[in-house]
Amino acid sequence: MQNDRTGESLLFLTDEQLRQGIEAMFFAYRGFTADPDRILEKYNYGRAHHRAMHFINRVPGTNVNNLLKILGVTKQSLNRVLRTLIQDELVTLKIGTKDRRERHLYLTDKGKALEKQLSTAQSHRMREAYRRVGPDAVTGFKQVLEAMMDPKLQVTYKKLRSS
Amino acid sequence: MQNDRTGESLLFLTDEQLRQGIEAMFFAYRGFTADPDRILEKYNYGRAHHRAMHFINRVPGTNVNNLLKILGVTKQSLNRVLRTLIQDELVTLKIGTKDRRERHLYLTDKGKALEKQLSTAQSHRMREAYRRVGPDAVTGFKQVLEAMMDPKLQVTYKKLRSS
DNA sequence: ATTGGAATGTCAACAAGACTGACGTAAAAT
DNA sequence: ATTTTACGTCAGTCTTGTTGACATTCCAAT
Repeated sequence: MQNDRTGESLLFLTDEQLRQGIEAMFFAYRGFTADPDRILEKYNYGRAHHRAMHFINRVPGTNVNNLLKILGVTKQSLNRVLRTLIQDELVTLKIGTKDRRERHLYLTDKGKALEKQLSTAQSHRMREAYRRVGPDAVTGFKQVLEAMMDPKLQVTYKKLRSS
Repeated sequence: MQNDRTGESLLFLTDEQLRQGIEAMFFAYRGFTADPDRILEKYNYGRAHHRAMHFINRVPGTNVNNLLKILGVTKQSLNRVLRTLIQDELVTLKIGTKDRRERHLYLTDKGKALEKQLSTAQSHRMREAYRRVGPDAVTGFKQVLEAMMDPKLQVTYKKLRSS
Protein backbone atom coordinates (compact mmCIF):
# COMPACT_ATOMS: atom_id res chain seq x y z
CA MET A 1 0.00 0.00 0.00
CA GLN A 2 3.04 2.29 0.13
CA ASN A 3 3.02 4.63 -2.79
CA ASP A 4 6.30 5.27 -4.49
CA ARG A 5 5.34 8.52 -6.08
CA THR A 6 7.35 10.58 -3.67
CA GLY A 7 6.27 13.97 -4.94
CA GLU A 8 2.63 13.12 -4.63
CA SER A 9 3.22 11.63 -1.22
CA LEU A 10 4.74 14.80 0.09
CA LEU A 11 1.83 16.88 -1.08
CA PHE A 12 -0.67 14.29 -0.15
CA LEU A 13 -1.54 15.22 3.38
CA THR A 14 -1.10 18.98 3.27
CA ASP A 15 -3.60 21.23 4.98
CA GLU A 16 -4.62 22.41 1.56
CA GLN A 17 -5.49 18.87 0.46
CA LEU A 18 -7.48 18.28 3.61
CA ARG A 19 -9.28 21.60 3.34
CA GLN A 20 -10.27 20.74 -0.22
CA GLY A 21 -11.71 17.48 0.97
CA ILE A 22 -13.70 19.25 3.67
CA GLU A 23 -15.12 21.74 1.23
CA ALA A 24 -15.85 19.04 -1.32
CA MET A 25 -17.88 17.17 1.28
CA PHE A 26 -19.77 20.31 2.16
CA PHE A 27 -20.69 21.26 -1.39
CA ALA A 28 -21.33 17.71 -2.54
CA TYR A 29 -23.69 16.99 0.31
CA ARG A 30 -25.78 19.93 -0.80
CA GLY A 31 -26.04 18.39 -4.25
CA PHE A 32 -26.68 15.00 -2.78
CA THR A 33 -29.81 16.19 -0.98
CA ALA A 34 -31.02 18.82 -3.43
CA ASP A 35 -33.10 16.62 -5.73
CA PRO A 36 -35.02 14.66 -3.08
CA ASP A 37 -35.57 17.89 -1.15
CA ARG A 38 -37.39 19.40 -4.09
CA ILE A 39 -39.71 16.41 -4.30
CA LEU A 40 -40.30 16.27 -0.57
CA GLU A 41 -41.31 19.91 -0.52
CA LYS A 42 -44.26 19.16 -2.77
CA TYR A 43 -45.58 16.63 -0.27
CA ASN A 44 -44.75 18.74 2.78
CA TYR A 45 -42.20 16.26 4.04
CA GLY A 46 -38.60 16.85 5.04
CA ARG A 47 -35.30 15.06 4.96
CA ALA A 48 -36.15 13.21 8.15
CA HIS A 49 -39.09 11.58 6.39
CA HIS A 50 -36.89 10.62 3.49
CA ARG A 51 -34.28 9.03 5.73
CA ALA A 52 -36.88 7.04 7.64
CA MET A 53 -38.48 5.80 4.44
CA HIS A 54 -35.13 4.94 2.92
CA PHE A 55 -34.13 2.65 5.75
CA ILE A 56 -37.58 1.15 6.26
CA ASN A 57 -37.43 0.25 2.60
CA ARG A 58 -33.92 -1.06 3.02
CA VAL A 59 -34.70 -3.16 6.08
CA PRO A 60 -38.39 -4.06 5.82
CA GLY A 61 -39.83 -5.14 9.13
CA THR A 62 -37.18 -3.34 11.17
CA ASN A 63 -38.24 -2.44 14.68
CA VAL A 64 -38.09 1.11 15.99
CA ASN A 65 -34.99 0.65 18.11
CA ASN A 66 -32.98 -0.65 15.22
CA LEU A 67 -34.10 2.25 13.06
CA LEU A 68 -33.13 4.66 15.83
CA LYS A 69 -29.62 3.26 15.87
CA ILE A 70 -29.29 3.65 12.14
CA LEU A 71 -30.66 7.17 12.04
CA GLY A 72 -28.96 8.42 15.18
CA VAL A 73 -31.83 10.51 16.51
CA THR A 74 -33.99 10.30 19.60
CA LYS A 75 -37.13 8.21 19.69
CA GLN A 76 -39.19 11.37 20.17
CA SER A 77 -37.77 12.86 17.03
CA LEU A 78 -38.30 9.71 15.02
CA ASN A 79 -41.72 9.18 16.50
CA ARG A 80 -42.97 12.50 15.20
CA VAL A 81 -41.85 11.58 11.70
CA LEU A 82 -43.23 8.04 11.88
CA ARG A 83 -46.58 9.32 13.13
CA THR A 84 -47.10 11.47 10.06
CA LEU A 85 -45.90 8.71 7.74
CA ILE A 86 -48.34 6.26 9.32
CA GLN A 87 -51.19 8.77 9.28
CA ASP A 88 -50.50 9.43 5.62
CA GLU A 89 -50.45 5.69 4.98
CA LEU A 90 -46.90 5.56 3.69
CA VAL A 91 -45.79 3.29 6.51
CA THR A 92 -47.55 0.50 8.42
CA LEU A 93 -46.82 -1.01 11.81
CA LYS A 94 -47.04 -4.66 12.57
CA ILE A 95 -46.83 -5.78 16.17
CA GLY A 96 -44.18 -8.44 16.65
CA THR A 97 -45.39 -12.01 16.93
CA LYS A 98 -42.49 -13.26 19.02
CA ASP A 99 -42.02 -10.11 21.07
CA ARG A 100 -45.23 -8.19 21.02
CA ARG A 101 -43.63 -5.02 22.35
CA GLU A 102 -41.83 -4.54 19.10
CA ARG A 103 -43.30 -2.64 16.23
CA HIS A 104 -42.13 -3.77 12.83
CA LEU A 105 -42.15 -1.14 10.14
CA TYR A 106 -43.03 -1.57 6.49
CA LEU A 107 -43.65 0.75 3.59
CA THR A 108 -47.12 0.59 2.07
CA ASP A 109 -47.47 0.56 -1.70
CA LYS A 110 -47.98 4.30 -1.49
CA GLY A 111 -44.85 4.56 0.62
CA LYS A 112 -42.88 2.42 -1.78
CA ALA A 113 -43.97 4.64 -4.64
CA LEU A 114 -42.73 7.81 -2.95
CA GLU A 115 -39.52 6.15 -1.80
CA LYS A 116 -38.91 5.02 -5.35
CA GLN A 117 -39.44 8.53 -6.62
CA LEU A 118 -36.99 9.94 -4.09
CA SER A 119 -34.31 7.32 -4.55
CA THR A 120 -34.59 7.58 -8.31
CA ALA A 121 -33.93 11.29 -8.13
CA GLN A 122 -31.02 10.85 -5.75
CA SER A 123 -29.57 7.92 -7.65
CA HIS A 124 -29.77 9.78 -10.90
CA ARG A 125 -27.29 12.37 -9.76
CA MET A 126 -25.02 9.75 -8.31
CA ARG A 127 -25.23 7.63 -11.45
CA GLU A 128 -24.21 10.59 -13.56
CA ALA A 129 -21.32 11.35 -11.25
CA TYR A 130 -20.18 7.72 -11.31
CA ARG A 131 -20.42 7.59 -15.07
CA ARG A 132 -18.31 10.67 -15.50
CA VAL A 133 -15.49 9.60 -13.22
CA GLY A 134 -15.36 5.85 -13.83
CA PRO A 135 -15.26 2.76 -11.63
CA ASP A 136 -11.87 3.26 -10.02
CA ALA A 137 -12.79 6.70 -8.74
CA VAL A 138 -16.01 5.26 -7.33
CA THR A 139 -14.07 2.61 -5.47
CA GLY A 140 -11.88 5.31 -3.95
CA PHE A 141 -14.91 7.42 -3.14
CA LYS A 142 -16.50 4.63 -1.13
CA GLN A 143 -13.25 3.70 0.57
CA VAL A 144 -12.72 7.21 1.87
CA LEU A 145 -16.32 7.58 3.00
CA GLU A 146 -16.19 4.29 4.83
CA ALA A 147 -12.95 5.27 6.52
CA MET A 148 -14.52 8.53 7.68
CA MET A 149 -17.45 6.90 9.47
CA ASP A 150 -17.59 6.37 13.20
CA PRO A 151 -16.64 2.74 13.88
CA LYS A 152 -20.15 1.84 15.04
CA LEU A 153 -21.78 3.33 11.98
CA GLN A 154 -19.22 1.60 9.82
CA VAL A 155 -20.47 -1.67 11.24
CA THR A 156 -24.06 -0.61 10.59
CA TYR A 157 -23.15 0.35 7.05
CA LYS A 158 -21.50 -2.99 6.37
CA LYS A 159 -24.44 -4.89 7.83
CA LEU A 160 -26.79 -3.11 5.48
CA ARG A 161 -24.50 -4.02 2.63
CA SER A 162 -24.67 -7.69 3.31
CA SER A 163 -28.32 -7.93 4.20
CA MET B 1 -16.69 -10.07 -3.86
CA GLN B 2 -15.69 -10.61 -7.49
CA ASN B 3 -12.53 -8.68 -8.09
CA ASP B 4 -12.32 -9.48 -11.75
CA ARG B 5 -12.61 -6.26 -13.66
CA THR B 6 -15.32 -7.35 -16.03
CA GLY B 7 -17.66 -8.40 -13.29
CA GLU B 8 -17.11 -5.14 -11.48
CA SER B 9 -17.87 -3.16 -14.59
CA LEU B 10 -21.08 -5.00 -15.17
CA LEU B 11 -22.19 -4.47 -11.62
CA PHE B 12 -20.99 -0.94 -11.63
CA LEU B 13 -24.19 0.97 -12.06
CA THR B 14 -26.63 -1.35 -10.36
CA ASP B 15 -29.20 0.01 -7.95
CA GLU B 16 -27.31 -1.77 -5.21
CA GLN B 17 -24.10 0.10 -6.00
CA LEU B 18 -25.93 3.40 -6.06
CA ARG B 19 -27.76 2.67 -2.83
CA GLN B 20 -24.45 1.88 -1.17
CA GLY B 21 -23.10 5.20 -2.30
CA ILE B 22 -26.13 7.00 -0.91
CA GLU B 23 -25.81 5.30 2.46
CA ALA B 24 -22.06 5.85 2.52
CA MET B 25 -22.65 9.58 2.05
CA PHE B 26 -25.22 9.60 4.83
CA PHE B 27 -23.09 7.79 7.39
CA ALA B 28 -19.86 9.48 6.41
CA TYR B 29 -21.35 12.95 6.71
CA ARG B 30 -22.26 12.14 10.29
CA GLY B 31 -18.65 11.27 10.98
CA PHE B 32 -17.49 14.31 9.07
CA THR B 33 -19.38 16.69 11.37
CA ALA B 34 -19.15 14.75 14.63
CA ASP B 35 -15.81 16.06 15.93
CA PRO B 36 -16.37 19.76 15.29
CA ASP B 37 -19.90 19.42 16.66
CA ARG B 38 -18.53 18.23 19.99
CA ILE B 39 -16.23 21.23 20.22
CA LEU B 40 -18.90 23.70 19.13
CA GLU B 41 -21.25 22.42 21.82
CA LYS B 42 -18.84 23.54 24.52
CA TYR B 43 -18.97 27.10 23.21
CA ASN B 44 -22.70 27.03 22.50
CA TYR B 45 -22.21 27.39 18.80
CA GLY B 46 -23.59 25.26 16.00
CA ARG B 47 -22.63 24.01 12.60
CA ALA B 48 -23.77 27.26 11.05
CA HIS B 49 -21.14 29.14 13.04
CA HIS B 50 -18.51 26.66 11.98
CA ARG B 51 -19.37 27.00 8.32
CA ALA B 52 -19.31 30.79 8.49
CA MET B 53 -15.96 30.80 10.25
CA HIS B 54 -14.52 28.26 7.86
CA PHE B 55 -15.24 30.34 4.80
CA ILE B 56 -14.36 33.68 6.40
CA ASN B 57 -11.03 32.10 7.21
CA ARG B 58 -10.80 30.74 3.70
CA VAL B 59 -11.67 34.02 1.99
CA PRO B 60 -10.58 36.74 4.40
CA GLY B 61 -12.26 40.05 3.64
CA THR B 62 -15.18 38.48 1.83
CA ASN B 63 -18.30 40.57 1.78
CA VAL B 64 -21.62 39.30 3.05
CA ASN B 65 -23.17 38.65 -0.35
CA ASN B 66 -20.29 36.46 -1.42
CA LEU B 67 -20.48 34.47 1.78
CA LEU B 68 -24.22 34.04 1.26
CA LYS B 69 -23.61 32.54 -2.15
CA ILE B 70 -21.07 30.09 -0.78
CA LEU B 71 -23.19 29.03 2.16
CA GLY B 72 -26.50 28.92 0.31
CA VAL B 73 -28.63 30.37 3.09
CA THR B 74 -30.70 33.51 3.44
CA LYS B 75 -29.20 36.72 4.70
CA GLN B 76 -31.48 36.55 7.76
CA SER B 77 -30.11 33.17 8.65
CA LEU B 78 -26.50 34.18 8.14
CA ASN B 79 -27.06 37.46 9.91
CA ARG B 80 -28.13 35.75 13.11
CA VAL B 81 -24.93 33.73 13.09
CA LEU B 82 -22.69 36.65 12.17
CA ARG B 83 -24.20 38.83 14.89
CA THR B 84 -23.21 36.39 17.60
CA LEU B 85 -19.76 35.85 16.11
CA ILE B 86 -19.17 39.60 16.03
CA GLN B 87 -20.54 40.09 19.55
CA ASP B 88 -18.26 37.35 20.80
CA GLU B 89 -15.35 38.97 18.99
CA LEU B 90 -14.58 36.04 16.75
CA VAL B 91 -15.30 38.05 13.60
CA THR B 92 -14.78 41.69 12.72
CA LEU B 93 -16.39 43.84 10.09
CA LYS B 94 -14.55 46.39 7.99
CA ILE B 95 -16.53 48.79 5.85
CA GLY B 96 -15.37 48.72 2.26
CA THR B 97 -13.11 51.54 1.13
CA LYS B 98 -14.12 51.47 -2.51
CA ASP B 99 -17.79 50.59 -1.94
CA ARG B 100 -18.79 51.66 1.52
CA ARG B 101 -21.98 49.61 1.47
CA GLU B 102 -19.96 46.44 1.68
CA ARG B 103 -18.93 44.81 4.92
CA HIS B 104 -15.73 42.84 4.71
CA LEU B 105 -15.44 39.99 7.14
CA TYR B 106 -12.35 38.82 8.97
CA LEU B 107 -11.60 36.43 11.79
CA THR B 108 -10.07 37.97 14.89
CA ASP B 109 -7.19 36.20 16.59
CA LYS B 110 -9.73 34.63 18.89
CA GLY B 111 -11.76 33.58 15.87
CA LYS B 112 -8.70 32.17 14.16
CA ALA B 113 -7.92 30.15 17.26
CA LEU B 114 -11.35 28.55 17.36
CA GLU B 115 -11.38 27.97 13.64
CA LYS B 116 -8.04 26.26 13.93
CA GLN B 117 -9.33 24.05 16.69
CA LEU B 118 -12.35 23.06 14.63
CA SER B 119 -10.50 22.46 11.39
CA THR B 120 -7.82 20.49 13.19
CA ALA B 121 -10.43 18.16 14.62
CA GLN B 122 -12.18 17.78 11.28
CA SER B 123 -8.94 17.38 9.36
CA HIS B 124 -7.69 14.79 11.77
CA ARG B 125 -10.44 12.37 10.85
CA MET B 126 -9.99 13.08 7.16
CA ARG B 127 -6.24 12.68 7.41
CA GLU B 128 -6.65 9.29 9.04
CA ALA B 129 -9.13 8.23 6.39
CA TYR B 130 -6.79 9.42 3.63
CA ARG B 131 -3.86 7.63 5.17
CA ARG B 132 -5.72 4.38 5.40
CA VAL B 133 -6.96 4.31 1.83
CA GLY B 134 -4.06 5.90 -0.02
CA PRO B 135 -3.70 8.68 -2.60
CA ASP B 136 -5.50 7.05 -5.49
CA ALA B 137 -8.64 6.52 -3.47
CA VAL B 138 -8.51 10.14 -2.35
CA THR B 139 -8.32 11.28 -5.95
CA GLY B 140 -11.39 9.23 -6.75
CA PHE B 141 -13.15 10.51 -3.66
CA LYS B 142 -12.71 14.11 -4.73
CA GLN B 143 -13.65 13.40 -8.32
CA VAL B 144 -16.97 11.85 -7.35
CA LEU B 145 -17.78 14.61 -4.89
CA GLU B 146 -17.01 17.27 -7.46
CA ALA B 147 -19.20 15.52 -10.00
CA MET B 148 -22.08 15.42 -7.55
CA MET B 149 -22.12 19.16 -6.92
CA ASP B 150 -24.59 21.52 -8.51
CA PRO B 151 -22.79 23.21 -11.41
CA LYS B 152 -22.82 26.61 -9.73
CA LEU B 153 -21.34 25.23 -6.53
CA GLN B 154 -18.77 23.35 -8.54
CA VAL B 155 -17.61 26.68 -9.90
CA THR B 156 -17.55 28.13 -6.39
CA TYR B 157 -15.56 25.12 -5.19
CA LYS B 158 -13.01 25.48 -7.95
CA LYS B 159 -12.65 29.19 -7.32
CA LEU B 160 -11.83 28.53 -3.69
CA ARG B 161 -9.26 26.01 -4.80
CA SER B 162 -7.36 28.49 -6.88
CA SER B 163 -7.58 31.45 -4.54
C1' DA C 1 -46.58 -14.64 41.10
C1' DT C 2 -44.26 -10.75 41.53
C1' DT C 3 -40.86 -7.69 40.06
C1' DG C 4 -37.42 -5.54 37.19
C1' DG C 5 -36.31 -3.83 33.07
C1' DA C 6 -36.75 -3.30 28.06
C1' DA C 7 -39.40 -1.51 24.11
C1' DT C 8 -42.45 1.68 22.88
C1' DG C 9 -45.54 5.72 22.84
C1' DT C 10 -46.74 10.30 24.17
C1' DC C 11 -46.93 14.91 26.27
C1' DA C 12 -44.59 19.21 27.09
C1' DA C 13 -41.12 22.52 26.57
C1' DC C 14 -37.34 24.21 24.22
C1' DA C 15 -33.55 25.49 20.77
C1' DA C 16 -30.98 25.74 16.46
C1' DG C 17 -31.28 26.94 12.14
C1' DA C 18 -33.59 27.22 8.14
C1' DC C 19 -37.45 29.94 5.70
C1' DT C 20 -40.65 34.21 3.98
C1' DG C 21 -42.15 38.86 4.06
C1' DA C 22 -41.72 43.55 5.12
C1' DC C 23 -39.25 47.57 6.08
C1' DG C 24 -35.22 50.76 6.68
C1' DT C 25 -30.77 52.89 5.63
C1' DA C 26 -26.85 54.08 3.24
C1' DA C 27 -24.40 54.43 -0.82
C1' DA C 28 -23.45 53.47 -5.52
C1' DA C 29 -25.08 53.54 -10.24
C1' DT C 30 -27.90 55.28 -13.76
C1' DA D 1 -33.12 62.66 -8.97
C1' DT D 2 -34.27 58.13 -9.06
C1' DT D 3 -33.30 53.42 -8.92
C1' DT D 4 -30.70 49.66 -7.52
C1' DT D 5 -27.62 47.30 -4.49
C1' DA D 6 -25.79 45.80 -0.01
C1' DC D 7 -26.83 45.07 4.27
C1' DG D 8 -29.38 44.89 8.63
C1' DT D 9 -33.43 43.88 11.31
C1' DC D 10 -38.08 42.67 13.08
C1' DA D 11 -41.62 39.27 13.15
C1' DG D 12 -43.46 34.96 12.37
C1' DT D 13 -43.24 30.10 10.82
C1' DC D 14 -41.39 25.40 10.01
C1' DT D 15 -38.53 21.25 10.54
C1' DT D 16 -35.87 18.68 13.17
C1' DG D 17 -33.39 17.97 16.75
C1' DT D 18 -33.03 17.96 22.10
C1' DT D 19 -34.50 16.67 27.58
C1' DG D 20 -37.46 15.19 30.91
C1' DA D 21 -41.36 12.87 32.70
C1' DC D 22 -44.65 9.38 32.66
C1' DA D 23 -47.67 5.33 31.02
C1' DT D 24 -48.18 0.91 28.89
C1' DT D 25 -47.02 -3.51 27.53
C1' DC D 26 -44.79 -7.60 28.23
C1' DC D 27 -40.60 -10.65 28.44
C1' DA D 28 -37.68 -12.78 31.71
C1' DA D 29 -35.67 -13.74 36.09
C1' DT D 30 -36.18 -14.50 40.83
